Amino acid sequence: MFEQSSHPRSLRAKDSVLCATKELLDEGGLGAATVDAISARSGVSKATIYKHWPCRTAIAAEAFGRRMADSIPLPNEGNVIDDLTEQVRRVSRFYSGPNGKVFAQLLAASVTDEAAAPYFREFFLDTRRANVAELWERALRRGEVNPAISAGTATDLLFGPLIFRLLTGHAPLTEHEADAITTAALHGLLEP
Amino acid sequence: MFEQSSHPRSLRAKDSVLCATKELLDEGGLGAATVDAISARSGVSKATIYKHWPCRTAIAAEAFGRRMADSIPLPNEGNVIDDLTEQVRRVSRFYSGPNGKVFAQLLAASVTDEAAAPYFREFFLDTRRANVAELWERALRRGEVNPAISAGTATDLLFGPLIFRLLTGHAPLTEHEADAITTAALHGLLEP
Amino acid sequence: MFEQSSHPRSLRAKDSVLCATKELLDEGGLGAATVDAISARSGVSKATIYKHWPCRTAIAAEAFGRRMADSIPLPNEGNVIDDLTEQVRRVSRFYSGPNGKVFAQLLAASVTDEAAAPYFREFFLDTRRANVAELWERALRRGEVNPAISAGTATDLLFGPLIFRLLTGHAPLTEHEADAITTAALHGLLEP
Amino acid sequence: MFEQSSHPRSLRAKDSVLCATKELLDEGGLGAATVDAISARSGVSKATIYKHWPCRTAIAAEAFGRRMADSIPLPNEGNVIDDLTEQVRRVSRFYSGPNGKVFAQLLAASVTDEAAAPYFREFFLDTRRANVAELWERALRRGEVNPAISAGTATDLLFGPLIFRLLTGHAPLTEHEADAITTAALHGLLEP
DNA sequence: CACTAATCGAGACGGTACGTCGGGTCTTATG
DNA sequence: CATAAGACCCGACGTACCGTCTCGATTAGTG
Repeated sequence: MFEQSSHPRSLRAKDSVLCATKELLDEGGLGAATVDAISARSGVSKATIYKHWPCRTAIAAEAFGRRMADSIPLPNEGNVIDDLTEQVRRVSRFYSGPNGKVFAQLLAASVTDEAAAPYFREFFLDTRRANVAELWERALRRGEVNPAISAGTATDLLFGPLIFRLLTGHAPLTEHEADAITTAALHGLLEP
Repeated sequence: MFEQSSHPRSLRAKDSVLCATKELLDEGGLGAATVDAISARSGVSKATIYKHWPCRTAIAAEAFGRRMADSIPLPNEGNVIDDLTEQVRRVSRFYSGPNGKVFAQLLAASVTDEAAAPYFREFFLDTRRANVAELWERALRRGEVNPAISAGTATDLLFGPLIFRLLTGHAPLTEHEADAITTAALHGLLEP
Repeated sequence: MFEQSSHPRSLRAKDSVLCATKELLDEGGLGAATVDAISARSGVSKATIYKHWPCRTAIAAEAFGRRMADSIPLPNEGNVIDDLTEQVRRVSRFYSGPNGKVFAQLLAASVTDEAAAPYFREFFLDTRRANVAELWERALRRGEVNPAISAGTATDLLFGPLIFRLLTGHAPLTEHEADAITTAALHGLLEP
Repeated sequence: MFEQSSHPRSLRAKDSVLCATKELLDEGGLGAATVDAISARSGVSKATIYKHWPCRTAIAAEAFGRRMADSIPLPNEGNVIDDLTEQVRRVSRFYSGPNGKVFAQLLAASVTDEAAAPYFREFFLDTRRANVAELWERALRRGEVNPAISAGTATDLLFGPLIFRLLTGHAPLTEHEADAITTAALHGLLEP
């Protein structure tokens, strides 16, 4: 995506950069993933780096995102309640772990860094949203969920609260909290 | 909060700074609210500014937050459905307006800028959350909502999705979307 | 000199300031003798300090100078050669000791700090030059020195080289070097 | 000296900086040669400037020193008395002119600014001292001066007094005074 | 197998903002 | 009424990182 010079040299360079960036992110968060640092560690010059990405944040988004998709496999318990409960738990666990911090920084940076937003969207949101959409479709087919609600709305309702808490830290991201959110989202706020 | 030396000079300086910052935020977003710019426009020296706030973001948070509380008055329609629907609409409208951009930048900056987080929390979250909590209490007393759900969870469920969309821009913040979120949150995702 | 408010409080304040300054100079050179530091240690407010001295350097000059006069007593060996040799040695020793550093900083600061120059002159130069002038008069009366040369010229010839070396550090200030200078100055550069 | 990356860009930047600094020194002394001012006038960024020099004073020393060497040509009258007399006069004239002030500020700054001292030494002292040393050698070969006296001592004896007066302003730097110093230094202080 | 273009590494550079420091002035409340 | 306390303005400091740039060396795939 975004470019495809299939020169072997380009490929090697891109790989080195993403690899080095990932390391730096792991070691010191987004703040440590300076372009100079990335260049130094990867052995790829800044000029070359900027030939492949529009800005620092984009590199970080790609580097970090590549391996995140796999790290949260989609559950398939057979019924929507268990599926969604488990998925929200997994994401919540991811957010409260060491990677959550970096994820938050990345999301925050994408707000400022216009050019990085598409990268962030591609490597984080799209995959994740597609996953949940699939899960949602399954549930729809089984007649378990309200067909008036779109997969998008459902996704935001379930994961928006997690993101919100991750960013501001105004409430914890424990499993218990995750379950409370899922339950409330599934059954609604109103008195039964 | 944080300090109040009640010295008239301090007060004048703080006021000038907050005022100037608000103007700059309105004119050019968080990017324009440089400490140098704030200092220049307010006539308060940088040294003095840094005696009152730990960092640039904190100033912006306070300046922007002071007047936001008023800008979203709490509705009181007599029943929880209308109240929450209206409140989510108002917040959504605020987010999609010119201030939404600045709010997002501020929230994003607070992630990076550790020292600014408490300022952001105080001037944005606490007030807002207290408001919704009040609304929630009212509904609880009227037996309209599920008492097993805390005000905090309810708040996050309703506004988390808005924040999520504001930050990533992956979905619009129209009134229609706001209503879809509110409805889903109120009645739940499951098939009735 | 320079002011004479004989209020007892003024006197106490001046003394405290000079004392504190001397300590700070001894501890960390001129760099440590910040006005704030002086104020803090002496318990005299900055406003009061600036009522007594025109600038930081002036305080330091007075504080440091007060006790220097005594620290280099005038020799009286009975003949000019021994007298001058000994005096140059003493001054040279002073310069190469811990106080020499501070003296150099003070002299340097007086160049920039116009207001401090008279203080420096009074507390350092005048006394010293008067001393040497006295020594020179004695020698003149004994017919030991060239009456065509003024005391001022003689002083500069003997001590200028020391100052020069102290400031630039281009040559050492050992006793041997001091003697070499004195000898050359006394007998002249030309082939006998 | 100190580094010469021979990159053409480096050279251009260094040149611009030195040039701009010289102008600023001429216009307003060392006080006007702010790093910001230098950066603004030269079009070279502060970061780049600090990559070439350790501190402000070092830049000024180099800028000012580069052209000073030429401004005081070495006399060659054929005999040491005339040579030295003339040289002392020239230096004295230089010191009492507009450049003298800047020179004094520079020398003073080098005392405080440890990092600048080598620059000052290189661009001012070394050349000058080498010049006088050459003159001294010539005189030695002609048997005109006392071979027991080193060139260094002679230099300090002749120019130390000038520096001393330049810094403290305790005595004028007229030609008459210059001659008095030279005469005294050449023939010695003692009664013939 | 050399040749010619693209591509690269290295890193200098301009720019912009940062947060800090110290000097000297001014205000307020105290004794 | 002078003082202690300390807030304040000013102006400069040296640093950090961004994204652009120039350079000479390295490399591909053509003739």
